[in-house]
Amino acid sequence: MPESIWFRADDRPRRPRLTRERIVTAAVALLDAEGVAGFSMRALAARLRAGTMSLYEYVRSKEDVLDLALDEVIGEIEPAEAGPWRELLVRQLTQSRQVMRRHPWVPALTATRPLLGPNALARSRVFYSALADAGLSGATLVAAVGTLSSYVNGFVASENTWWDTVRTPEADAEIRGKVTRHLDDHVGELARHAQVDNGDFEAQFLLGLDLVLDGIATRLPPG
Amino acid sequence: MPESIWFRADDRPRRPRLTRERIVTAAVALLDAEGVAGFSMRALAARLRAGTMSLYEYVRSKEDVLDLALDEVIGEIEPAEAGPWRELLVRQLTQSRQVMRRHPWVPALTATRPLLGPNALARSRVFYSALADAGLSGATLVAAVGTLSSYVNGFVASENTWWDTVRTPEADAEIRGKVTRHLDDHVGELARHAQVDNGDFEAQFLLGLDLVLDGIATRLPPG
DNA sequence: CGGTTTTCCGTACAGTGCACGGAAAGGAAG
DNA sequence: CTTCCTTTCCGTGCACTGTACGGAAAACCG
Repeated sequence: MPESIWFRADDRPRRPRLTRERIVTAAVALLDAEGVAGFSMRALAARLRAGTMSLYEYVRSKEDVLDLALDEVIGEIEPAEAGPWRELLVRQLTQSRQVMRRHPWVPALTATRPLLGPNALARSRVFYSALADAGLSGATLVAAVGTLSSYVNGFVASENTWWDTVRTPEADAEIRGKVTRHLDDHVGELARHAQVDNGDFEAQFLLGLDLVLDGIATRLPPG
Repeated sequence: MPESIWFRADDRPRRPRLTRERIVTAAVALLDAEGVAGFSMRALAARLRAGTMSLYEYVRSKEDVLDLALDEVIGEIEPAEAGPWRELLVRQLTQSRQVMRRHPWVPALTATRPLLGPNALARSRVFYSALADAGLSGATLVAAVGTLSSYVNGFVASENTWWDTVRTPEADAEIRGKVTRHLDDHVGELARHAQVDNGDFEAQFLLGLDLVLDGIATRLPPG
């Protein structure tokens, strides 16, 4: 019985050391560790203990890897179940923010490339159907969805650059003070108040989100 | 009369061939022409007919140049005069969008760096004082301003990547079709409708903006 | 003139993405 | 087993990047 499973090591046609999946996982890890600036094909290959050019069997370019890594982490957002549209959207967007905080390189990438990966589209679909069920359609529906994703992207982008410039909450009080004074001089203490002193981004995020959702609510058909 | 103006070439202490201003203007032109990816210190120097390293007399790094270029084009937004808060904000944000369309590299940069330049702060101040005059304060004020600037950034970012992927309205009907089908398959025709067929970004922009402004309006004190 | 400071920039170095072409490994066929 | 083909791996090389360093040249002051 030479074709018995026990006499063959494995069924699958080939067992390459590298796979697209392994590459993408390593890319996400590398981006998390070094950021977009520290991400290079050589460093990625090193992480996989492979030669640099081996990557190009599975991927056409560095851009490809970034696209794949981006869609990969978008997949970490679990698509919300059914429920009232507002709670559903709040849950979904809160998760989006958390993913972008875990992977601070995301907002920079979403700003430059179209989100056409399967995970991105699946998440986008959740937004469309939630708001369509709530009664929106046509250009208003598109505007609402666009506004929501712009909001979360923009919020986390500025949250991230803020953490980047002060590094840690307690340390670097000097930089903190310099920026504070700078903002005070040029914008006034109104701005300084919450932008600098207040580290509670979570609350601030929900506050702005409520604003947008209230705006959307005014477009809903009565009932 | 040896000190007569006619016997001296010029009064000013030094007349270097390069100045920070000339560098920044050239940087903006180069970014407009080649985008962020095509922007290099060597290309910038060539445009100024100078050696590459000469730039470093006026600027510490490439990052510096990008910061300066960014604040420069933000300066193209003319700070609105007085007026009812809503019209004022619409005017201001419409202009922001136009500037970002003229300089499509802007959203990519704002996503990664803090906007601390004088022009950026002056524009930010317009937002704060308009909404403060309208009656907002504290965290709500900050949320409103943040939401508005997130919105315009996010909107134009996705508008730009859209133009990038289809290049011109009429040409490249093939790519257009491919993306259309892709979105159709994964998100449904609801999304496809305006995202692909509809090229009227201006109207779409104002629609989403109205949504946000309505949300802000609900936070205003009565009267 | 001499001395100092400012401006200019050539060279060099360590890094990048990736084209090319060859080596090696595995499977199929004779 | 041998031969051949396909897939996987990757070393080398090229054109290009940001910028450190140090020297030349020019412009000012005395």
